Amino acid sequence: MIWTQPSPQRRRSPLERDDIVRAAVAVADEGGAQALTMTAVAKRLGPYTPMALYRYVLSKDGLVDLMLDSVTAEIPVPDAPGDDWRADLHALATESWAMVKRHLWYAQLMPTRPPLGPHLMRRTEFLLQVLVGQGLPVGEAMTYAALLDRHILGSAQQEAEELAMRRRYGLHSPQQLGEAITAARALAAEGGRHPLLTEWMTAPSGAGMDEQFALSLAFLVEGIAARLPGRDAPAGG
Amino acid sequence: MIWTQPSPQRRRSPLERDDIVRAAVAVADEGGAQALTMTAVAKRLGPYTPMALYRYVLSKDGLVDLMLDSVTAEIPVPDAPGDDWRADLHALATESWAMVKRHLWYAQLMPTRPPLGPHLMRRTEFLLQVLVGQGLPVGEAMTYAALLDRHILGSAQQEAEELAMRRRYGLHSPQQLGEAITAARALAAEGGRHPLLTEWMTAPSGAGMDEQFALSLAFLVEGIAARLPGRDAPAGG
DNA sequence: CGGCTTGCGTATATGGCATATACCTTAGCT
DNA sequence: AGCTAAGGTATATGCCATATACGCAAGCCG
Repeated sequence: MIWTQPSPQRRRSPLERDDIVRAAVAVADEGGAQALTMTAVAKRLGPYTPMALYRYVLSKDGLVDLMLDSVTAEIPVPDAPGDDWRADLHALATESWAMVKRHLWYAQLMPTRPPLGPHLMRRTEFLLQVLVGQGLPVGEAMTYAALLDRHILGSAQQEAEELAMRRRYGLHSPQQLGEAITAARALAAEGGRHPLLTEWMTAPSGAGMDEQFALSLAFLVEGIAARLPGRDAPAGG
Repeated sequence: MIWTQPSPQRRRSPLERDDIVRAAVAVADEGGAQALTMTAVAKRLGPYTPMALYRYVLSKDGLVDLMLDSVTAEIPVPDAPGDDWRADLHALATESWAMVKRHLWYAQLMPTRPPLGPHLMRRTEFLLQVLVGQGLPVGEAMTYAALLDRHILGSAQQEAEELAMRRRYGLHSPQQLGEAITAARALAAEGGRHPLLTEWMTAPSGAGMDEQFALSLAFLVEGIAARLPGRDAPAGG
């Protein structure tokens, strides 16, 4: 009788897939995608060698897949669309943006892997539900969903890029950063070409990234609204 | 930074910076960003070693900067905005899209480098001119310009991704590709979750990428139009 | 208790990468 | 003719992912 046997009591396994993924996420959070090496992850877990991880994650790509899905799970996805489809889109996009800001490597690694993680699929399904619920065919819904995601990932990429640039050139002190900006501006201003660009670089737009994100998002949702079936003229405004 | 370095041209030089950039672009066009190695570029130029290139391009990053600017130059940019700002935006975006489709690595490499190439700056300046010409402050103009570029680069990234995936998994035959799609769909359909996603994967949206691009572009331009000063509100100027 | 199996982590090696450094070679000026 | 400097190469370093082989220990069987 199995009931009398002690539980399978799988061998004491010090490493677990979850531990590895957590450590990898921490490494990438701190150092960006280019700091994510098997060696770095192994070291963070303790006195391990890089090869120890391969028992659990098959390959680095496998690890990346797990990482992406793991942080995608941080985005709260309702069971079903609510009454207000705009609010649904807005909430999902905003939550996604918040997650992506916590894990800036997401924008760098996401486009390198097939989007097949279970949590990502759940999220996509929800987006489609919201849009199809407004009368759109699936294909069109997917187009708009992709548009929203491009905006989120693109914004994240922009932030990640700035961070990476600061890291890459060792622009840690405000003084060094200032010098680099001055140099870039000088390049732009050379010969009096690019007056508008120079103006912007001298005083980059007052709106912060969050504000810009919210603005552009509202903007996209408006655009989608104008295209929903049942509207007369999409160009009307 | 590469932009401040003169192109070495003392002697009648067998190698030229331009030759190297052209070869690098050809390598990346054929094999994608991950095929772009100094060794590959050197070999394409003839019986050279990778180190030979360093006399001309300082580093691989420098080479990438030059490549990005070189293909950016393929985008025709008018001297000044025309009468129809929508047409200006539309034309620039469409030309950019055409260029990026010729060089799919652009979307992968562009976000890794500071956007300071001369041709890119010219293009940005033009975009700003068009939008500022419609009464927008520079900061807002930059926000919308970034939105358009995110759309272009995001679309390119999507195409590049598919290509890379096909390359990575050796899905060269239609049969293998079909099997992979079936497997992905099975993953999505598991347990009857994701009915909409499954539907889409069974028959991906009728519209091709070009069509989707044009649709989303029109969509963004409409959105910008609705936000121009003096449109909605009687106030403004 | 003793031997076998099995799975965990390690050691080592391979091949690719960017690139610093030192070197040889040759063009072209004086 | 000889000097100089630039072009290209050879070599080495230090990362990287990862295939392969191995040592070790924990649990199972008898």
